[in-house]
Amino acid sequence: MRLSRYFLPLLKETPKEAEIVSHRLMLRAGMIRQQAAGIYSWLPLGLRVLDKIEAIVREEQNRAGAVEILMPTVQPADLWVESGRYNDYGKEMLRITDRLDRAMLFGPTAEEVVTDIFRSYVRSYKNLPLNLYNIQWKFRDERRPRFGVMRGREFLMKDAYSFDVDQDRAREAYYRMFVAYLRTYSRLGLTAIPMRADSGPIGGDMSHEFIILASTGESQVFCEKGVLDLPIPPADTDFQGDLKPIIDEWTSFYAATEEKHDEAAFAAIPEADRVSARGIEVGHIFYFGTKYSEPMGARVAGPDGVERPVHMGSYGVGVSRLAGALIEASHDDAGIIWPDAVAPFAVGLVNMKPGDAAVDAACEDLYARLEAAGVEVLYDDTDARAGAKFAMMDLIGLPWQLIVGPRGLAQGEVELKRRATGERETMSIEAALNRLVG
RNA sequence: CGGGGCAUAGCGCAGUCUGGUAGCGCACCUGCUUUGGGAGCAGGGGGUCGCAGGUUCGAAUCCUGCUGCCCCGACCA
Repeated sequence: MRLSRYFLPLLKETPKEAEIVSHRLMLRAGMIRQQAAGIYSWLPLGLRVLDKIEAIVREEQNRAGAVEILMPTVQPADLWVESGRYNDYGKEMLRITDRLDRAMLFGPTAEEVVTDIFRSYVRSYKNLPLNLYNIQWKFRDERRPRFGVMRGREFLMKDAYSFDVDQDRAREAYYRMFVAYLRTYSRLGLTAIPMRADSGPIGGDMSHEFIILASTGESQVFCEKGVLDLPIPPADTDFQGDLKPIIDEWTSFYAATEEKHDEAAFAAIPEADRVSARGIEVGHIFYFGTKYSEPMGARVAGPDGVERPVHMGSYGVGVSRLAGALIEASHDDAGIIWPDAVAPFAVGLVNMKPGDAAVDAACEDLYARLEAAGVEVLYDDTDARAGAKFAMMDLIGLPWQLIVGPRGLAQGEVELKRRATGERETMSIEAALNRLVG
């Protein structure tokens, strides 16, 4: 993408409403535009990041055997009356009436809809296990939206729902999502720690929150050092096999949010192994049994021919929140530092002297060859000054900056800068290409 | 939902106390100079001062009501 033809509205000064660093940087880097409290438009750079996060979440859901569907944002209220949640949910639910005065709502979650889909088609244990997920916008009319996309009212969530014949099978489904989540956050470049959680109003007894460590996180978390170094299950993990040893290993360490913190248990850990840090919740998994299947009549026949309510679990990832959380976890005074996996572009190609025939030619050549090799490049072909270009590249945080100027080019050389470390290296054009394509 | 704060040009702000023809910086447009870490000079465009009432000869400024947004606390992907 040529910067001169892109839409990247950067802000030099921070809008006063933005208090935390991810919100400030997302606004300054032209990623989002606030439309109302907790409601945002995603601008090109932000959308690219959102799409990358979504793609990784999707790949790992698929790998774990979940099947993607897409449920509506607007749901009929009837289903919620059936489940018994219509009155319980309160003002957080955005209630809407259509032209015929039918009660509708903007979905804050989709247990009711997915249970309705399930009960309409599945009758036998032979069709289980089943895990249906979707990545869809949700709306929760929070009392207090804040922190930009970290707690918006409208947010993009991956929500998966598992269906099993009994609790033991449901536990296996839960384990599959547990492992999928470990892989997902790791691929995003984050250290996420599963912490035992309250199952809350949704009910059930198996529940973990996935918390990433970030110095600017919302809540205080406590864990045992060893959990940070546990190996992430590999891509070829057998999701049909026994995952219990992996879960046992991860849950053998102490890990708790402030609410669940047990000072005595924590004190029993050797002092050198205690970690007390800030954290951001980026995922939550639950097993809730027959909480919805029972009232909504989602039953399957077992091998004995007897129909029983299906056992369910739900598994959420805050996709849009992750965009903010990634920045909270990775930035410096100059701006964002994107992990390679979610960077909106891999390389920022900086033309130091547009109009100079040799520099233009070298940049065009590099741009074409990188694009041909499938490397995503943001080519700064504008005639802004050097300082402004560098500042912009640092702000938007692309992993690599490839700097081409007349000075180096005279020696046949370009400069490659790694955003995360600030290291700059001068090398030949071919060497730079090899580095970026390899 | 309780407590606090803010609303004046795209962004950041001054002006409000003490009423008198709306200003600064950045950004934007034109020209010249500059050109490896957010350039300089000169010229220019852009605002029903959040909305609605009221007081007054006159309201960004005073009064009343409303709306929007932010921050702190209890809840959440």
